Amino acid sequence: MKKKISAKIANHVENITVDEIYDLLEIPPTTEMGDFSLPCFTVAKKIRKDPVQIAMELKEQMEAADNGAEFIRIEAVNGYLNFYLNRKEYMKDILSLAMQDGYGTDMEGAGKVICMDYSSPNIAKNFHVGHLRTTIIGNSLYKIYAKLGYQVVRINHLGDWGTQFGKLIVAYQKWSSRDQVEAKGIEELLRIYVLFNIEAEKEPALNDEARAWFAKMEKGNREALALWEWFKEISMVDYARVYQLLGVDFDFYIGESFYMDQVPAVSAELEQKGLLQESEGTNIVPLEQYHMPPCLITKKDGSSIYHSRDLAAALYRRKEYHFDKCLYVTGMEQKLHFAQVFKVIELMGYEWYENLVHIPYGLVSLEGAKLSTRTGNIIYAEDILKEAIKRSLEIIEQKNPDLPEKEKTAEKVGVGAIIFHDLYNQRIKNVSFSWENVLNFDGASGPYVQYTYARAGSILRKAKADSLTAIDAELLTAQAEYELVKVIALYPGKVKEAAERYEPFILARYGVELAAAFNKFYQDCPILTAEDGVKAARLGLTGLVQKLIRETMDLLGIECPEAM
RNA sequence: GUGUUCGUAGCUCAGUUGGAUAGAGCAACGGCCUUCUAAGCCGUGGGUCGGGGGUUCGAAUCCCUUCGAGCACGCCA
Repeated sequence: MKKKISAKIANHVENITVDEIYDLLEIPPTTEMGDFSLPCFTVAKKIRKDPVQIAMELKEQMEAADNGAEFIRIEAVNGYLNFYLNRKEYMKDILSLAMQDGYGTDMEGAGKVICMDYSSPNIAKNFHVGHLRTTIIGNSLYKIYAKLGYQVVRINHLGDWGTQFGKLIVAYQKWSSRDQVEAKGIEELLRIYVLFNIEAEKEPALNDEARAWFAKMEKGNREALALWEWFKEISMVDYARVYQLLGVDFDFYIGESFYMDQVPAVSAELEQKGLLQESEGTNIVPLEQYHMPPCLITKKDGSSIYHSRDLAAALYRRKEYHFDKCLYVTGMEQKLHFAQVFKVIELMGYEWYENLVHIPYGLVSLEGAKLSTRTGNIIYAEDILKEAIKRSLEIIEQKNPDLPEKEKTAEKVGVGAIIFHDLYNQRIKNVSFSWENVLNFDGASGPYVQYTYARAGSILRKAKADSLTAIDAELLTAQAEYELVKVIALYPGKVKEAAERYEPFILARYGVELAAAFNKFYQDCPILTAEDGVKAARLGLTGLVQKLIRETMDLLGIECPEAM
């Protein structure tokens, strides 16, 4: 629609392209000001004329050319050229487009591969609110890119390697036992890990001991590796429960340990390319001319480190999956780390360094303080999800006690509320966790959108008209119907914007916008009691909106219950 | 200290990339259930867009400066 108008305007103005007009064209703040508007100030500068006069002239010319077909009215106000669409034509266009199967995607990603590295929890630590963000954001981005036709490789880059396992082994030997770990699982691992850190502050030699054990792991010590394998299995059981609840899945669980023995090859390549330098017994790639601290490749005792394993991982993924893009969904605090890794890839001469993208998100804090397992200032993902499910069950008992499949519905609503809450704002915002906000199911929330979906479904069931039917746009004359169609028209652009900005919140807000427009329609326009033709058209519209809400929520990783 | 991100209503946040009277939700207050699910709809109040300069027809948005907060800065990840 916008393109059509841009083309028409461009016909009447010299020295300006359709694309330029397209970029200028905007939707006015209120409907009274028209459906589309062209601010003429930029054009004025270009052709050196008074904007007010340009608007007036364009109005004359375009009205004569269009003759009421596309626009019902064109107004020139203070240098703005406001277009009032012929609503019937507009609605017919949008609705027939929206009824088509591929609505919302132009398949820009067909034949392209995106690798995504997200969730990636650290073994032997409980899955907490912080991990929830990368998991939920990553999952939504995966859905969005898949919708656009990309082949997405979902990689859970488990934090299953590093000195922390040396610490865990030392702690296990000193303060725990096989029986205790078997009985309590990950909680016991967490307990001794915390204990280690407390003790190590008093006795720094413990850290050396831990590093030594990790070095042994890298050299293949069987005792150490057996413990490591066991700790990993225990953790995975814990994570699987959370992933199950969230409905999140991965193509590969390939953790850091996988890249350990590829680090020597990376090191050799860096050496051969003249990038490696020795410094205080370690190997580094200096980056000071790029205003960054050096990138550490191997430690004093020769073992690998985060940076070098990430370098190996990037090279491996490029070779294995031939990605067009590789996305890393991690906290903002790792910004420098990825800047260093990407820079080293560039210095190695790989042009695809440009396709490595760090997608940062803000920190979660609790009661104004940083999350910390050590001080107990932490909330576990599973507890939040369980609490939200419990709350939705309470609400169902209170509002709709006869609902079949209450537990199942409560799970969808509770989990949906958590996911939605996490995706409703820009990633970069720090979040201060609050039970009150998370468990508020009124207003702009997951349950709000789900509820709208359920009501739409209820109407369709009552009318026995659950499949999508053609809509006679001629019969949709109410203001609320027009406003609703306008929101429907925005869908493809929103999907695209969310992908371009790596921002699921665009779609979360769109979900609310669509639901709100439908609720207004629902309030203003009776459906089941309308006369036959109008009823059919409204049912068609209801079915279409219901489908779009489901799709939007699906792109966020949220299920919609049929009734609630 | 250096770098980086952020600062918009009491709270949580949008703001179409420089455009018209800065918008939502929560909280507060007031209306709407004998009619399609009230987890809904409608309305009221609430703002020096952190402060100060600048750029121009026009700034929450761009530049400079200043204040405040978060985060990162070699052998953790």
